[in-house]
Amino acid sequence: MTGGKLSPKGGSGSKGTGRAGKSPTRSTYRHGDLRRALLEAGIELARQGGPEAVVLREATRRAGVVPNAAYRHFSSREALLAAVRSSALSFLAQAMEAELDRIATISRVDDRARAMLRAVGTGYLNFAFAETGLFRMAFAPLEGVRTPGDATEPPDPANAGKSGLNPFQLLGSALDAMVSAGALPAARRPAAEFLAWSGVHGLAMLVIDGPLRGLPPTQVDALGQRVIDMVEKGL
Amino acid sequence: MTGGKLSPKGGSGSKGTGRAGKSPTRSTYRHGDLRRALLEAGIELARQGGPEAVVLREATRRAGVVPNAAYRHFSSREALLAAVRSSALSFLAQAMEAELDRIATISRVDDRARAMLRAVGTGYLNFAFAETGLFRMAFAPLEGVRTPGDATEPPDPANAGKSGLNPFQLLGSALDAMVSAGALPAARRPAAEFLAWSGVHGLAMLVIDGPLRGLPPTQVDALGQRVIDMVEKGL
DNA sequence: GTGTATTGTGGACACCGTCCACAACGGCTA
DNA sequence: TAGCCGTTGTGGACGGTGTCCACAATACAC
Repeated sequence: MTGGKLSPKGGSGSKGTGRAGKSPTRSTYRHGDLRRALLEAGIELARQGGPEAVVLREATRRAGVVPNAAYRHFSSREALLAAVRSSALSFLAQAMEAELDRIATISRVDDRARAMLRAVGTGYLNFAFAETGLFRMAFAPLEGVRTPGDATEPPDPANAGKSGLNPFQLLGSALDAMVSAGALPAARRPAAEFLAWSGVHGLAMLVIDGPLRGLPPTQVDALGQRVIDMVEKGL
Repeated sequence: MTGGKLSPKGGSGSKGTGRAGKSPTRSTYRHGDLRRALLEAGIELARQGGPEAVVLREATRRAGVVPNAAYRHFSSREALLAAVRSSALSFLAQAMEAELDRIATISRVDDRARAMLRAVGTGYLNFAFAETGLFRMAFAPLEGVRTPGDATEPPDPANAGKSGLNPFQLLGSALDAMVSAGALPAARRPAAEFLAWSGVHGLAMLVIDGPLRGLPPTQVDALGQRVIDMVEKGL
């Protein structure tokens, strides 16, 4: 009965994990890379539906495997959630990096520093509005686990974008640039990290599931720029 | 139907809710005010544990009633959640009003207007940090229901504080005062509503279950004032 | 006092996360 | 080549959840 259903998803996705080589006609008792498959299913679930949609049994279903199999790779649902969150944070970092790339050509240092701050904020908001589920996942309360930016823990590379920096660190580097450029007094630097994040994060939350939900995208974007103005001016 | 406002602190007397007349030794088939009891249980659950802790069966258990009984008063768990959220928003409004009361004596109009803005923000943050669970509940994503401040719906009095204003309206009145006092250009007034809220709300979220979780209260308070500074300056 | 709408009960269903014992497999060692 | 053994997936079960249905007890209106 093991031969039952093949996974409807073509879902193997890249891999290149050297494995393969087994005759696929035989039983799929050994999945190959179940952990990866579960993670990807989890990400997909989170994308549409946020954290509460990441249901362990559904993930295993999509991986074509019995529910308990998940426990060979994740000690609990929480653990799967934590892994999905790491991916979500990494995606967020990438969205911020993408925006940073667009301003890479600016040469004047202070212009550039300010542009970096704006880019970081814009990328953050873009991601929040385009990938609502993943964004919610990135900041879901997780019981035992913390979010990066927490000074008490070393940054986890799994949360980083291509530059190797996580979202919090990307913001930090923009602020550093502003200090270097003389656009931000060094004394204000430490708190600035949290102030800037607060403004942008708050807008994201209010739009996603707060009172501003359903605001037309053009208005949301405009509001986003206004918030960034406020941060820039108020730091 | 619902009598006076519920108090943020826990339980009123269980039975004997006005009804009486029946010998209490007899069966408690008729509960008296089950809806109220369920709501209060829900509030208590939300207080410690936030929205996800508001479990329908547990609420009925606390009310001393079988699970299905809840469905005579709430069409679903979501509906109970929505009611609890209304209470949470009302408590939030009261916390903001409490802070407003403290500055009621200021007479110079522009001083007063600015103080109102700060009071509103401070009350908001105080509540968020003192009543984490209820605050999370107030802004939980609820599927079919919206949060007040949404312009598409008339304000629900159930969300209001003693002044009859909900949190969003309290902020609005502070901003109106600032415009009247000449402390805020009228042109900036409309967006100001959302900018101010974003800053404060973002900090609350980051501290509650984001990267700033676990920050010592004194630092949190300091950060709160800094955020309010930023808002005041950046509006 | 009798009828009727309201409100709580009892039992069931599907779904969830999780635990346990067991079976299939792959790779190591002899 | 044969056998072992640790890893990984299976099967079945348990307690928990939200929700549906039919039914019983009650309060109230006539």
